[in-house]
Amino acid sequence: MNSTEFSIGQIAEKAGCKVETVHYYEKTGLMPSPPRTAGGHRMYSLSHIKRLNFIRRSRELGFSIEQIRELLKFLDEPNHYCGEVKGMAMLHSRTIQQKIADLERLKQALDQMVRQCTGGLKPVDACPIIDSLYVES
Amino acid sequence: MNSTEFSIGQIAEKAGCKVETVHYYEKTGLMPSPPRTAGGHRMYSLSHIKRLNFIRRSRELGFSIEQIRELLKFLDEPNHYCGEVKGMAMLHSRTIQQKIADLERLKQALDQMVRQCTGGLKPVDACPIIDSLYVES
DNA sequence: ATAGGACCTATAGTTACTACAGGTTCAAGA
DNA sequence: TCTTGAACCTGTAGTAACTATAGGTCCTAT
Repeated sequence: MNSTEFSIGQIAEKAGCKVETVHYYEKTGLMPSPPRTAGGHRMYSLSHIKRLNFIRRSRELGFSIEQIRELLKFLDEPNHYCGEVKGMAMLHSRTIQQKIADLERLKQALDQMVRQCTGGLKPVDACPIIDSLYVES
Repeated sequence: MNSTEFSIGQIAEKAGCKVETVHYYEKTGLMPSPPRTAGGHRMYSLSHIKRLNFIRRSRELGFSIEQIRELLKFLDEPNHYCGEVKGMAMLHSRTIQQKIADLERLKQALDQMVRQCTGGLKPVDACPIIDSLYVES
């Protein structure tokens, strides 16, 4: 009847991940345990593919597994509102912004050290980069 | 003779890390096995503190343990040149720049989704954020 | 019937620590 | 000198999100 059945390898390929990743999502409860063939192979339907895509896209946006577990509740449970979703997305956006700021600060420190260093065949004990790393206190 | 000896707790505090972290650096070979007291407690000197600070500062700049292992060679082995150090630093800087760019791309995608969503008490099946995550293919 | 690719489970490895558990040593006060 | 409690010791397990391997079974095409 249901002609739209897929193996784990097929859905993994469609979602652009590995078979082991799908196993992992099942073990951690993001993906359900699907029905099996007589021999024990997993059988997936289109709704599974949609769910796996949801997870992968969310991961690509940098959401953690736990955050995705929350996001999936919006799909699985009734009585959730758009505002909740938007709140999570905005919070995540701020977290990313913070990471960007941290990395930029760090890069500036590094680049300043690089600018002070002429490179070349000077021995390292005269290297301003090593110098600024290798001091007491 | 050597009046400048420190316990592991003291050097950890000076470097702003935990005792367990120093254990870890010793186990992975970044820090040497120091001499011990009769009872087996580790005894450190000023040069150990300098080395630990070097490691911590490098970590704060985002260098990995393996990269720091390379950087430490510049201190431990003769015949290294400033240019090598500068090369590593520049390479690392480019890696950080790439991460920043990735995060910025990601944040823009997220922010665009957020802008399309009015939030509030709309049910999630009408939420543009969920919509753009929960689709086939 | 058979071959080989895809699948199965379970476990260990990755990074850079952190957090125990269960025991020993050290230093300061009584 | 004795005691007490903080700091130390070793070894192991846990964290995040997979990835990789081992050793076996199933499916499908020839």
